[in-house]
Amino acid sequence: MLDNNSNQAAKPRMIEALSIDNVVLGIESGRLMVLTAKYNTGLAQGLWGLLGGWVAYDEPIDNAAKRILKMITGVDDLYLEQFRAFGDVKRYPAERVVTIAYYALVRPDLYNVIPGGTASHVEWRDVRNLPSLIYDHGEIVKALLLHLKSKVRHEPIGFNLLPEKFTLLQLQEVYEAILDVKLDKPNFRRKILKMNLLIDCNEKQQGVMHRAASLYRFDMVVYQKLCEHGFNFEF
Amino acid sequence: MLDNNSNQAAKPRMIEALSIDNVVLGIESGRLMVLTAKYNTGLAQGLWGLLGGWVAYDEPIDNAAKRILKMITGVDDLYLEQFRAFGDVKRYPAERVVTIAYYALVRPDLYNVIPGGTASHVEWRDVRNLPSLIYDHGEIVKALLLHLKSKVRHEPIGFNLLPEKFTLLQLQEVYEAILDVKLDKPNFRRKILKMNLLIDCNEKQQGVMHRAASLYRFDMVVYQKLCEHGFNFEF
DNA sequence: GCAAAAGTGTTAATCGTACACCCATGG
DNA sequence: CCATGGGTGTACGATTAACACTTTTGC
Repeated sequence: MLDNNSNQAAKPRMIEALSIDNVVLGIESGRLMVLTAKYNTGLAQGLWGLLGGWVAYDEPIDNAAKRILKMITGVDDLYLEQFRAFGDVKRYPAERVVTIAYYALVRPDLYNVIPGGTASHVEWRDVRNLPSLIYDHGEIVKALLLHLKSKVRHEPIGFNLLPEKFTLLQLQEVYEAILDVKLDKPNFRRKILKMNLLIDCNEKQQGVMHRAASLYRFDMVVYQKLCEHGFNFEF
Repeated sequence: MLDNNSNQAAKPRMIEALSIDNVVLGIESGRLMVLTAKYNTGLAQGLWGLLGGWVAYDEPIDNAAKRILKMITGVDDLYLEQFRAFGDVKRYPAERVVTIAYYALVRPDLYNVIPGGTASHVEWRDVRNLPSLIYDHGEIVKALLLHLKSKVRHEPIGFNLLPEKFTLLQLQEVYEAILDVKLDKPNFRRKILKMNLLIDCNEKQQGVMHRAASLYRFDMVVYQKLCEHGFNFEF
């Protein structure tokens, strides 16, 4: 994915048959956005793609994904999960490279990413209107969106796309963005509140030009308990 | 995973940082079983593990999984899907190897597997009572079982574990084996029939010492249509 | 007749859905 | 007083869950 002939000292040994590609997702004014990077080195120089890099020889793959993400964006400590491996023979032009795709869900307060490492620029793009990306990265995004649609119905991952305190409408918009549907407001409110996954912060929204909404936060403790019994999360 | 110094002619080039491990699952008298192999070569010689092997340099990973499965068991043409990659640094003792786990669901008529390739024996084991397996294979099975529990609720993969024609009780037993719960028979019948995924074969079970049950088969066409709308499959 | 599984019926409680409607606030 | 979103009520059909019950068959 990236240049492997730079002149750094003590360059770590990389597994060059194996890369990581991170799909970083966020919500911006109700639209699901993906972070793309413009590479300044290697085969993809000057082109846009996902946030990728090689796995080091002595590094767990989960760590590799985190390291690459931090290197390119400066951002750390976010929801990061493996999606799956992509291993068509010709997906990478120069040689045989299998990549493991990860996805990250980003809260808006971490939106200000600073390009670094092998990326000269990073840019948020609307996932429903993506330009063409290097290699099979377009395919990876498409497959991930399908996966997310299903996953968001069974696990409350949507919360990772919001600030710690959020309104019910914001949460609804996250679900609408991921599922690409319109939901009924009263029914959404009731359903989500009945799950007991939200804690009322007893605070109101500030600086809006209409009635201020209540702020809620996600109750991780209740969630863990529900998980052990395998619960449902349908909309 | 396997010996890479055999004296075959024209040995293909392998990516030795990357292996495949197949978890082959079947139902036997209502219990979920997994196929294990005893290796006759390589690091794992004499030990039991999943059905693994290396990815060839010019081979898509899905094909590698299929090829390895066929080599070890002689069995072809079954439901085979990628699970996910496992990449801890020390999961494989001799060197750094990332493995991509696949899982196969096997119909009972394909149970008679013949050990081949790098396996001297293969044996079905109860997944709820597994002996210890090489490397991280025990962990892979455990993680997959959790994944399957969730997957079976949203996609009708259970059918892949049954012969083409099956009774409703057999189907129920598949769900009970995967979910590890007891289900109510009348309610299960109604629910599954209402989905319209079953075609009545207008045939009865043979040779049972009680009232013979109707045989059904899975309607792939209706299923495909439902998939496009993203449907539910809860129990 | 008995056992074992097939298959049907019934009920109460819950849930999903589609709305109509009122409330609070800033401009 | 209007626009905007916050928030509640309601009513109907569909779904679920629990359980009693009848049917068929081989022994």
